[in-house]
Amino acid sequence: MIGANIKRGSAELAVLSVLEAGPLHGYEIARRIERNTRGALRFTLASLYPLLYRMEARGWLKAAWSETGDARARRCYRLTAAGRKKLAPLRKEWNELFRALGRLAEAHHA
Amino acid sequence: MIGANIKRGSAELAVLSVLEAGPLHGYEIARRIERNTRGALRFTLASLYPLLYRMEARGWLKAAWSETGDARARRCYRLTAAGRKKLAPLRKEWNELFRALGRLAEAHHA
DNA sequence: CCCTATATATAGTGACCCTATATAGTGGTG
DNA sequence: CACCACTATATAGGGTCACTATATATAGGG
Repeated sequence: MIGANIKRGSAELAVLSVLEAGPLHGYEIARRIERNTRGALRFTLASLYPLLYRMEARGWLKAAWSETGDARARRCYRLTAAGRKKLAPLRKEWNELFRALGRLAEAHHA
Repeated sequence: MIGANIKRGSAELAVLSVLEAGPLHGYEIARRIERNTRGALRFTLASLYPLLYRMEARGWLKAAWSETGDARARRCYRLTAAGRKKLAPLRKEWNELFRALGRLAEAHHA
C-alpha cells in the first residue's frame, strides 16, 4: 500500500474519478477506489467522510439520502457540473508533478 | 505551479534526487529543484530547512558547515548510503500512485 | 548608502489522512 | 436465538508537512 504522506491530496482526485462513472454512496466509493487500483490506493472511511463533506461544501458533489426504499440509510453522492469541470485541471496538475519528479530523476544522468 | 496539497510529500524525493548528483547547500537545493523542473516544482526555504533537519535526523542526509574558507556560512548536505538506498523504493511508490490514479481515470471508460 | 540576492533559522497556521471509537441495521451459522 | 461479520455513517484527537510571516546577516551593484 502507498504511504499516507505520498498519496496525500490524491483522495480528492480519486473520489472525483470513481464518481465520474455514476453516483455512489460513501462506503462504495472507498471499495471502488481500492478495487480499481488493485489495492494500491486505499482510504479509511474515517478520512473519506470528512473529505466528502468538504467536497460537497465546495460544490463539487451533491449528496442525497436514498429515498428509493432502501433497507439501509445511504447517502448517495453524485458529481456536480463544477465537480466534473475540476477533473481535467486536477489530472493535469498531477501529471505535471509526475513529469517534474521525472525530470529531477533524469537531471543527474544528463 | 503545482498546488501545495498535491505536491505534499514530494519534497523528500525532490531533495534526494537533486543530491544524487552531488552535495549542495540548502539554498542551492531549492534553486535546483525549481530550475530542473522548469518552475513546476518549487519549495519555500522555510519548508525546506525543517525538511532537511528531519531527513538528517533519519540518517538520509549528512550536513557539514563548509570549512573551505567560504565567505558565507553554508551548511552542505550530502546523501548518506541510507539516503541513497531510499531513492529507488520512494520512486517506486510514487510511480505506483500515478499508475493507481491512471487506473481510476480509465475505469469508467472500460 | 540602499537595495537585491544570498543564506540560514524559527514561530504559528492550516490542510488532510490517520487511529480509535460510537452507533446501528443485515444476514448467516451454530 | 445468540453471536458475529459485514455494511454504513459519524466524530474526536493526533501527526505530518508545506505554507506565510518574521528574524538575522553578508555580498555586491547602482
